[in-house]
Amino acid sequence: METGDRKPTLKDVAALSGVSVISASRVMRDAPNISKELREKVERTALAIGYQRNRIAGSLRGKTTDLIAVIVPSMSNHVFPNIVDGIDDALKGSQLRLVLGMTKYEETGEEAILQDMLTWNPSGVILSGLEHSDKTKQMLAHFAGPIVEVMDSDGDAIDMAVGVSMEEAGQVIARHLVDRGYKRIGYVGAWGERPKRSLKRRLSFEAELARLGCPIVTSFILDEASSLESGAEGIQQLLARKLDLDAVFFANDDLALGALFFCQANGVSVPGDIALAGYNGLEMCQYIRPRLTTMSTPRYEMGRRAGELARQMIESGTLPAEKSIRMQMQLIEGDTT
Amino acid sequence: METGDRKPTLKDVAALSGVSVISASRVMRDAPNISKELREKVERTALAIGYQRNRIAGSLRGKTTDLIAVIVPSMSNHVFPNIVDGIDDALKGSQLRLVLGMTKYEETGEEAILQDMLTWNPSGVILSGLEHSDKTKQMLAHFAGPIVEVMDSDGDAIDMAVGVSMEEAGQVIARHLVDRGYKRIGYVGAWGERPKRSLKRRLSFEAELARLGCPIVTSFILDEASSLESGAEGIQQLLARKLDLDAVFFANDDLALGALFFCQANGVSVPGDIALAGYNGLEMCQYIRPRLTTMSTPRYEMGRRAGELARQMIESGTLPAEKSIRMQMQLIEGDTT
DNA sequence: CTTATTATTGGTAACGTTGTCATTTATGTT
DNA sequence: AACATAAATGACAACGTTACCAATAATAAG
Repeated sequence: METGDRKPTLKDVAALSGVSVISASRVMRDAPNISKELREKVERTALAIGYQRNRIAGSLRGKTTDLIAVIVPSMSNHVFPNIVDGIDDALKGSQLRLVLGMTKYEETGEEAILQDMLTWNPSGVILSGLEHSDKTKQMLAHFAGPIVEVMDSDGDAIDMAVGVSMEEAGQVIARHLVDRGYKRIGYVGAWGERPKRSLKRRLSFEAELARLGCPIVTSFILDEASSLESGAEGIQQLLARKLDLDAVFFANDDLALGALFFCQANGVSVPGDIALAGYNGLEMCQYIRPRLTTMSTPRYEMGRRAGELARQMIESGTLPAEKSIRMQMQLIEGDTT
Repeated sequence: METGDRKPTLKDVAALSGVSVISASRVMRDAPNISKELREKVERTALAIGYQRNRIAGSLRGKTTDLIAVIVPSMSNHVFPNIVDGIDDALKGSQLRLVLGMTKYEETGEEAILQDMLTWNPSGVILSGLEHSDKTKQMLAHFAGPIVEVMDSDGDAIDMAVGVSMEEAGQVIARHLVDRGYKRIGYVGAWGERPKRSLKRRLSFEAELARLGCPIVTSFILDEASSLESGAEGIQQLLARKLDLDAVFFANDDLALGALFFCQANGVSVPGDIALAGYNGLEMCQYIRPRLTTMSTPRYEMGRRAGELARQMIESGTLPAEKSIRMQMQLIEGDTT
């Protein structure tokens, strides 16, 4: 029974090192006030018997899990991989680990996943957007750790938000199109406009157009995922309606690029017959010809900043000075408008 | 002190419901043999006092965490978001949750992250590729749960692998280029060829070219990340060497597309002056003109399959019949070759 | 109506770690 | 040298759940 099959525990390490369990524990987690000899002795045996910390046990006693729950809609949207990348980089070097959940754009997805996530007693929560169901808000209200909302900066954050202004985005694009002389303007969205951010952006876009005397001609919201294919479908349907549009703003670059390719393949001149604008500023947009006009959003940086905020709050316990961090966007004037 | 600030526990639920703790536990995890009345009683009080399961505690006692450790290089590579998406979908409806770690293409990244991940005592591990450091292999050898290696199917899996054949990929592209009459062929890779998969693919490509009597003219491995920009840089450098190349195979579509855009912008005719081929089959490739020739890989499906395998093994405890699942790839003949 | 079986409930003891407090040993101070 | 302070170590109890086994109630079988 000396060396049973079971995983070695601190008890084993301690016994073999001839020290107390708690001292072994201190060595393993780099706690202060440990003599060099004891440390070395313990580290040696730990290595020898292949001891591995059990953070489950530690988390139960210590109340802190070092898990960061990250809830995003999906990875197939080009935006969120960048966010997650940023968060992960921000967490690098800390003990914090990222637990990922995806809502797949389902209505109650966020709620369900958050509920499950909270059973892991995470140290922090990062979710996307400022709009959440009542039940979600209620769960978050009872949550002790930091909550960071990423993507959107218009509105009240629960703890902290880091994002860009949906309102600004809509306005900037609206002004740009009107400045360029377009008058009959349309809009195409996707995902049934499920993450409310895109809705906010569209409403701001429409409001600004109205203010500028060019009220929106039509807004077409696809129910499907946003993709090149659905972008093509969107523009096709809009053109088929013969509304005499001269410009269209898309909820994201995937849709806009899909529309652009559709136009190219079908002899529709861009921006001669119709101007196209996207949103996000994917790397691709600056490389294709014609270059797509779009709003560039700092996705990686938002993720990174969100991760840093969460980390900082967990490590120092202090709330940052500002509740909401508004990051800069940039209009990229391409050749399609 | 009746209702202290502390989170309600099973004990609270049990006491308020007038049942034993263990019965309350059974209700919360849908264990069998619970009477309707008791169940309802417990569920009612749980809801009333806002009880939330604590899986940390449960995992400590129960030995099973329901966490799946997923280790990938990065999210900014277009491949892995799809993999992760697939894994997540496969896990849907189960208790399993995805814990994500990224190696950022660092040499010892996988090792370090796996080590950390194992402290969470995950129920399963999914990593990418079949090549791992000795230390990684050693840690995995001691790991009790299922290990799924995703991406590559050439070689020996630890438990199970689901992927495509790097060898086949290299060969198919080589044959395609030679069939089309190209003779002076080059290759461009990135990331210092760090994930060994791309190396395997290149070697197979080169071997097949040699076999067909058209030995590779040059292979150029960038050290930087693969992106449109580095693809442009790659082709530029290759062209500058005046090797009279007539075709180039790129390690992935990002590089190839970057090269294509560079050529378009600089008056290099594709495929007239030089043919270009990529790898992955991103949606984009079929939409741009000229369409990029590439190998389409079933990324989402690989992820999904990997997730299913892990899930199945965790739920049923049985190893699948086949150790290695080889998925189909497809050569997409575009206009660039 | 007794006995065998099954469904339902409960008691106790872990799971492996760390917070808290106590004790011992080393170091510094007057 | 006596005292104060800091560094190093240890004992014990908890963290909240569930596995395991025992007990009881309900049901079926003979």
